[in-house]
Amino acid sequence: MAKKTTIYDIAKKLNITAATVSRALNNNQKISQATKDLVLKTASSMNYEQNKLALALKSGKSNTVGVIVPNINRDFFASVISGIEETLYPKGYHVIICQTHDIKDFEVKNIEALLNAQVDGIFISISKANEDQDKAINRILQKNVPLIFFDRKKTIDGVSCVTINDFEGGYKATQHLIDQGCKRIAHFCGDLTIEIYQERFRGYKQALHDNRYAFKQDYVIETKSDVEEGHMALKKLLKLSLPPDAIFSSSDFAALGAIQELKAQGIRIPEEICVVGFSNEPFTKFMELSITTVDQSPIEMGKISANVFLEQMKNSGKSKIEKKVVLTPELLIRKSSLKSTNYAQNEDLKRNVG
Amino acid sequence: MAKKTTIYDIAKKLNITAATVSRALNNNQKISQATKDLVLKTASSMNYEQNKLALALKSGKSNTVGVIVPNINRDFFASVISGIEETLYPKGYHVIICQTHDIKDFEVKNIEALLNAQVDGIFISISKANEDQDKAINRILQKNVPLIFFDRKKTIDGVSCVTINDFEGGYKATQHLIDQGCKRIAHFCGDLTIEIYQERFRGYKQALHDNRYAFKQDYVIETKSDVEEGHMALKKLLKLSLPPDAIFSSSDFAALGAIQELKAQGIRIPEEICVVGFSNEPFTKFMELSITTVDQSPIEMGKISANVFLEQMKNSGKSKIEKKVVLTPELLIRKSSLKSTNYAQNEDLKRNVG
DNA sequence: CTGTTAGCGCTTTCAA
DNA sequence: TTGAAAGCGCTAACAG
Repeated sequence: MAKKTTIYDIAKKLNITAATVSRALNNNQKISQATKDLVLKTASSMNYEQNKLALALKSGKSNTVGVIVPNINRDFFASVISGIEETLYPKGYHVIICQTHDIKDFEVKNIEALLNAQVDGIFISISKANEDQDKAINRILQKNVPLIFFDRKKTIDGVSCVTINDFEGGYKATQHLIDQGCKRIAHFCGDLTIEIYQERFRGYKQALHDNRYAFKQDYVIETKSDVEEGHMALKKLLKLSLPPDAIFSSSDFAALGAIQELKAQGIRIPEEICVVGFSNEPFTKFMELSITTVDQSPIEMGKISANVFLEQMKNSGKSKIEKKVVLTPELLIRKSSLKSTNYAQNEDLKRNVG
Repeated sequence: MAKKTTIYDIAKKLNITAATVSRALNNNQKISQATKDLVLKTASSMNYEQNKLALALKSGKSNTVGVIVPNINRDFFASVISGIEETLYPKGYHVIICQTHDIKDFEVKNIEALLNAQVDGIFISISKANEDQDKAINRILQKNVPLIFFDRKKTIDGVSCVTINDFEGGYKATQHLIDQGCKRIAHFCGDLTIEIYQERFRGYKQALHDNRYAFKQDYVIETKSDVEEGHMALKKLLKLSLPPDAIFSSSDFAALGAIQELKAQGIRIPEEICVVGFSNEPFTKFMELSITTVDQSPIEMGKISANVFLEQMKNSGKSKIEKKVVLTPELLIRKSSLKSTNYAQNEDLKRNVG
């Protein structure tokens, strides 16, 4: 490493003290314009750059936040992160991104690592609940590090979270299928120990109930968010004596797998079976047979999360702020579930049908 | 913030000195097992956690690396990052991810920010070349911070880079189209001030030349990596007196746009026109009409980049290491360019045809 | 085996 | 308006 120039170096050169240099650099009120100019000039001529680590150690603030997500290669998470970055960069924050790959140990390790790195805040979309997770989360709270849940939250008093109304998302999706005349609606649920999947499932059941449709456990299949699982789930459904005529999947990827399998079996979509996904992954729009899905406004979710964090920082020391923001999901009706040919009835479809 | 416990706190409690505590915590040879045990126990009972910032300031190493990419919501970049993380996490490094969104100022700002954060290394896939970029890169080199280019490199003596052979990728794609019997092959090139696009273009031209095909400038259209641009580019091609019967696109997204436009116009793929993309974005495989593309082994690229960095660290101080690793691209033949019905001829296709 | 001391680079009272 | 000195939390050379 080439020796970095410090404020001492430039102080020595000017025969002044480091404190003065520091003040000049920070544009302190009580420094003469002359010395300010001088300091600034020599600083730049010596290629001086502030060492943020020293600043961080001194001030106790690292100007860094951590974001923990299952994966960054889901468009949803990548977009939330973009939203957070867009909001926090202008405020001088860094963003460290950690992936858990939905592995328990990784999640805990990531939390530890962020705490040790003295981050000023942690944004997290948690994995499946477990004891170690609870402990790690408690460490965050004990240290009074601002914590914000987004999407996959944990309900804790005094902790803010930004989510969408997953119940409503599930309800809207199911109601839409009912409106299309579907009679036997199946559901691919995710891991039901995770709240968002519980809620989507609850929305599904409520919509059935409100329309006096019978709920059939046979029509509910647990799938991971993954194409292959969609294939398998569909195969199971086709084995039933009375297979469904619609699927509401809590995952776009599983919905895609089901669609691929249906095509392979020569079953027509949406005529014979309608499919609705969840998350508005880009490919749902790209497909020739575009997939109806539920948009979760990820960029906005990121921005709001970041703003909640900023408020919390402003307010630090005073009474705790607890903000629970719930966004409204938007159903994007596309070809995979639209039996009528009235294309004009949905804005999103209009834009995407070439 | 709740007061964090420091080594002084635990030293006081045990009536020993902070240095001893530090040594005990670091499992130093010359500390009695008794005190080690005692320190470890009280440390954990007091919820002690090492302050990495102090360590970093002291040692001059932050155990953090920065990765700068245009966007994380491209599967390619997300995967490279995963590869880097997989390799570096076990070695105790953090990874800070920065997006430039291909905006010049963001790139420079990100570099500055990483340098100020005292990162131990920088991985970068650069945007379009410009003067400020050069300056920023020079700052990295002056400070002797290990620098590794991946994918979109800049050729600098003594600086390592990990790339794929884009020339070969372009060549293989084009040769494949020729093998399919295509006679008039168009090319969507990216920004030709960026080396990877130059190389793919060069591969395209060389393949044409080697097969004694004429090169026609009319068949070359510059597009951004974006669906909409694919639509526009295709429209331009269709206006030609003799439209092409194949397209090799340097971007999967532009290829997708072209395909959508072709469908809208009722032109059959691959019968009337074959399409090949580049990057192996997941959707290319998902589509009903799967898209032939060139895989860039992003995960491996990430792992190799990380290992080059680690070697560089081990070697720091001694002579500089310059490693130029070039990976071989793999052509994945799929439906969008396969006129014959011999599905067995390509492994990837076999796996993906339901 | 353990204590003392100094210093990483910066900010910030307290004096002058 | 500037200087002196202390301290953020940790490690490492030097003593003992």
